[in-house]
Amino acid sequence: MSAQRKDAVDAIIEQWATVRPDLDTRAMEVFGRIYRLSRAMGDRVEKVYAPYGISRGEFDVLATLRRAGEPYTLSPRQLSSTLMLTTGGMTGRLDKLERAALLRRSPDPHDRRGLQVTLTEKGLAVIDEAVAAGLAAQTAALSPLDDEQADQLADLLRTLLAGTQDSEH
Amino acid sequence: MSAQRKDAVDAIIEQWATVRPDLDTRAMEVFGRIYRLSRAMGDRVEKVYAPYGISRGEFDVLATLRRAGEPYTLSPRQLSSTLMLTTGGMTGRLDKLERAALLRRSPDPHDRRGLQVTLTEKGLAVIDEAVAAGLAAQTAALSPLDDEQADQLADLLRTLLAGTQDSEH
DNA sequence: AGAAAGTAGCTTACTCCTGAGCTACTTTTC
DNA sequence: GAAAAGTAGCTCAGGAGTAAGCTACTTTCT
Repeated sequence: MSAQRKDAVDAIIEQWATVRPDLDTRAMEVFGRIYRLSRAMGDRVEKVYAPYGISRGEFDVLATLRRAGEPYTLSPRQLSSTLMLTTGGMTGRLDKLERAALLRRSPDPHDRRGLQVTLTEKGLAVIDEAVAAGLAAQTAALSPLDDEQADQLADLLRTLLAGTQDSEH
Repeated sequence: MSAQRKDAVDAIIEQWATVRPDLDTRAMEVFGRIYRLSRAMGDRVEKVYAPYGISRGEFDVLATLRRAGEPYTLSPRQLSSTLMLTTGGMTGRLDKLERAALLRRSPDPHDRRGLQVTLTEKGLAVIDEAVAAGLAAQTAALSPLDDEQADQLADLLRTLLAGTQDSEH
């Protein structure tokens, strides 16, 4: 584990070693920390987005539309599959964001079943500020690592992530 | 990014580079992947625990009791703070697990406000099997990395996690 | 062209969590 | 040793997600 300070995951692994020394807990060294980091950073960015009146999930919707580029339009279907959300969940998010006037729903001219979801001026302004604030928070959280370490970490995570996507379904 | 296959996070970062080239998205290379890995592995272990009749949250309760060692007893308060859960949420989990006879609540002899939560025989048997199955799934997911890479990854994550804990509150 | 199959988005019922407030009990303070 | 402050666990209301099922529309097949 190299010469590093012990963290919560080390403590858990030690406890397992005491009560179940037969277990191979090496994978927990990685996934236990990934889980905790995800939760910790989730809480942190949630607080960063709060002043803009949006939750993390709503941020994701606005960000996906923003990334799509002009005219900042996607269908609910595209949004829900990109964000790995059920259509029911997406309906709820869009309802909230539409009520806040951050986006607008309009009929899809080419498919009468479908809708188009478009960022409003206000939505564009909000996401452009919020994304910068969120990135700043993430950049700050990354500061314990130098550039080389951060790159190395990103590469290792990419390898791992690619593996989980492959065997999906 | 080294000679690696592109993943979903690379695609998102490229989109941002097109529409907002001013943004510094390096932190997303790390935290975007941590978020996705956490979700993907959460889904995966959820499926592994399902045959034992427990959810991931319930697994965590049983595992915390198991790790405590004999007599496998903790208070609801200890459990909810270890698992970063509100007391209301813990009440619900304990209700479900008690109904399934995986644990038992009894009065704390030293504090009449308090309770003791104890693993039953059945609970012990279930968690001992489930934890092995869950670890196997995690070990499998880690297989794209060799031992040295896994160690390196764990170290980098530990550094990052330690940083987020410090500035908590 | 008509039937069958597929897709888009919404609704409903349910789950699990949080936050706030409650009662019962314990610890601290003066 | 009585009052104040703190803590333990529970209840309730509200939020946000899923799964399943619905209607409306489109595509595919023959």
